[in-house]
Amino acid sequence: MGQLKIRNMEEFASISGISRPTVSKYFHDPASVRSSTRAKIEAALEKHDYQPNVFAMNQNRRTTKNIGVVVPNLADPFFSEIGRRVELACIEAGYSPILLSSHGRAEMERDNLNSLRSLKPAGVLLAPFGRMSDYEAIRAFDSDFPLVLFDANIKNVGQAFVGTDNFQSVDLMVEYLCRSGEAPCFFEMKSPPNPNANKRREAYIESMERHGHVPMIFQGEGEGWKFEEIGNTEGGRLLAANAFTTRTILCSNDRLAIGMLSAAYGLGLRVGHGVDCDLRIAGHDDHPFSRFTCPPLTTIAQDYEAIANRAVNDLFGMLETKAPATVRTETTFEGRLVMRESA
Amino acid sequence: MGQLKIRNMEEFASISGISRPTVSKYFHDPASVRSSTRAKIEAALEKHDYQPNVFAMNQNRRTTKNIGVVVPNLADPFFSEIGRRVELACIEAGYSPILLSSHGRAEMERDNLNSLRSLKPAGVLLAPFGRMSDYEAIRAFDSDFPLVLFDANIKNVGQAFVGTDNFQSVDLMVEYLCRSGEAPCFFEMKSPPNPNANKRREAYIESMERHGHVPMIFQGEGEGWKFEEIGNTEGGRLLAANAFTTRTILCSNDRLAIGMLSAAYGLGLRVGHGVDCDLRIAGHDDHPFSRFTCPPLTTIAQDYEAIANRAVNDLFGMLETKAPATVRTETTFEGRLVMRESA
DNA sequence: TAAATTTCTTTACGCGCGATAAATTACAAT
DNA sequence: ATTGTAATTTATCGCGCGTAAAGAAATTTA
Repeated sequence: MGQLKIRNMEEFASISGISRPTVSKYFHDPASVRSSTRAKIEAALEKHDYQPNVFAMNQNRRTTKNIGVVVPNLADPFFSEIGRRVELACIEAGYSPILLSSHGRAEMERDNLNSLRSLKPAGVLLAPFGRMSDYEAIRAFDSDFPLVLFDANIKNVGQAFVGTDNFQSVDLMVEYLCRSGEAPCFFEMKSPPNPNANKRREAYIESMERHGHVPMIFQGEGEGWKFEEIGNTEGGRLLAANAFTTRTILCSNDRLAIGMLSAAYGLGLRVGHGVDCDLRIAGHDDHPFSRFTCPPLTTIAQDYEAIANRAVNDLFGMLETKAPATVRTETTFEGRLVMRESA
Repeated sequence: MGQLKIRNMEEFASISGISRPTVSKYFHDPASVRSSTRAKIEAALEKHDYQPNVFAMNQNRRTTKNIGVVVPNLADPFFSEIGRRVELACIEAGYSPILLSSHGRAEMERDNLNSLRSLKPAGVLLAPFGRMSDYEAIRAFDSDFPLVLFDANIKNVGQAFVGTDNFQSVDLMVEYLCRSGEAPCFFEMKSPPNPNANKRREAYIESMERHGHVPMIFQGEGEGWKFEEIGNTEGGRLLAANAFTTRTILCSNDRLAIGMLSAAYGLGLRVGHGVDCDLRIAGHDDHPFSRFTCPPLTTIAQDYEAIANRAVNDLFGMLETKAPATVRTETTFEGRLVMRESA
């Protein structure tokens, strides 16, 4: 490590025997200097652990190495997981990710974007809040910075969108449920905060009709992100009142299903596909806990890794070509059916 | 908002009719300028949305407004929740929190501290990794920056520690379990990553002996943070083998309990305190999902809010007095018994 | 080996703001 | 009105690095 402390790039440059502007160039892009000088710099770097002052660096840089990552709610394991992967992918690529959660509050999404502005990010990966988002703020941000959306799409916003193909995934589940038993009814929130919920409802309707069944939709009251609670109270209410028209229930997402499973347990209903069971419940997302529900939840696994990697690649692709991407791309990955005991 | 764009503080100062150094002072601390000039500045601020360049600001500041918040694993709802509260408390106090997760990897904890170094944080709130932490790195960091630990303690490191009193909380649970039925045995990981696990084991032993019972400890194999899985496979193995010496099991944390509840369900065992039940299972932490397990989990609620607020206050207290805190304080809050159906 | 090309060094300037000292002004208390 | 203090202005410097231009050096090509 270092024997003497290095105060600035000037000092470090003279120690390594290279001029400061060249060293500066090296830190901006190591590949942009001759290999022999790169070796010298890196040799000096080994001995005197110096790293340039981030604030001074970013002050005059046209483009920083900062990447903003904004998710609606880190408390939701889906976003914490995908946020994690995105973060690691950024580090891997030599960027500095800044992970921001909007804590389930739309106004904080706007605040987060504003905070990011002052950090002059090279680009931003945004999982938009959905219905409650401040679209104007997001559009304005889109026109100022390279922006890639993931998880939830907004028409014509961002240079790219990456997510899961809800029509494919929901169809996969509906098909499985029909094939293995009764056609499912659909349970969701009346006013879901996340736009994917709308996609999934449409997908359910489409899929049911294609399979020759009549779609049946049940909606629970409640606002916000307390899915488990809504699944528990509203879903439980419907179960107790025997209101569902079938004994197979497809929930809009796993968290609703988890709440409903708990309600079913409380009502003494046996959930599962066995002959002795009272009803089947399925979810969507392969929430980390869905393996440990009672019974384990049959669901659709989203390809977290593929989504995260693709979103990062889409962003970095346009960063490196410097071209503002003439065409907006939309990439969706297929969901995978995860069969467990609940359906 | 703004009609013309303001490039720098100089421009903004002349628009607001105040000199630049005074404006600078205002941004450093609004209360440090006369109310009449503060009014002028804020009036101008309303009309011309200007905000100082963060990079230029932090370059020469002795102390920035950055607060590092490092947690071992954001995927764990406990840390995502407490991280959220800490974050909000920092914003409230006019600081810029930077939330970093070590993603369950000890080496990343060290990396995170290193990243923070270059951001010259005014202070850092650290929930240390525990056993695997790089103690040297943390100590070195401690001597360079104001540091407050939370959740997990390290002897003589940091200016303060804030957490839950495991001895009180575990005793509360043991007392309840003994009072309401059979004395509990204790289930935990053989080599737990988190130091609180050790505290809880000790607390269990102490409490059992005080109540005149013989402590019985069962340990599951497995490394890392996959608590549910370990609770499920290892706990399930012990349940299937009828290895537990009592029918009341206190798990070291909720996530182990959640896994074990799933295993019990799979084995057809009825969990709960009813007369028709086969065993009782209790946890610790009041994990957000413990309300929705089957049956809902009896557990200990940690006072997230109090811990987060106290940690933030302890840190800001020493920041504002500028004194490096002559005495190191340790604050623990009491856990609260949350009685549900599982025990 | 000379010429063409790339890479590096030198020099110089600017970024936006923090910090400070000295001079000036505003305000509150006599 | 006088005094004393606190706040503000003016002026100037420095932070650490980005960036640009011009010439020198190293490397590649002819």
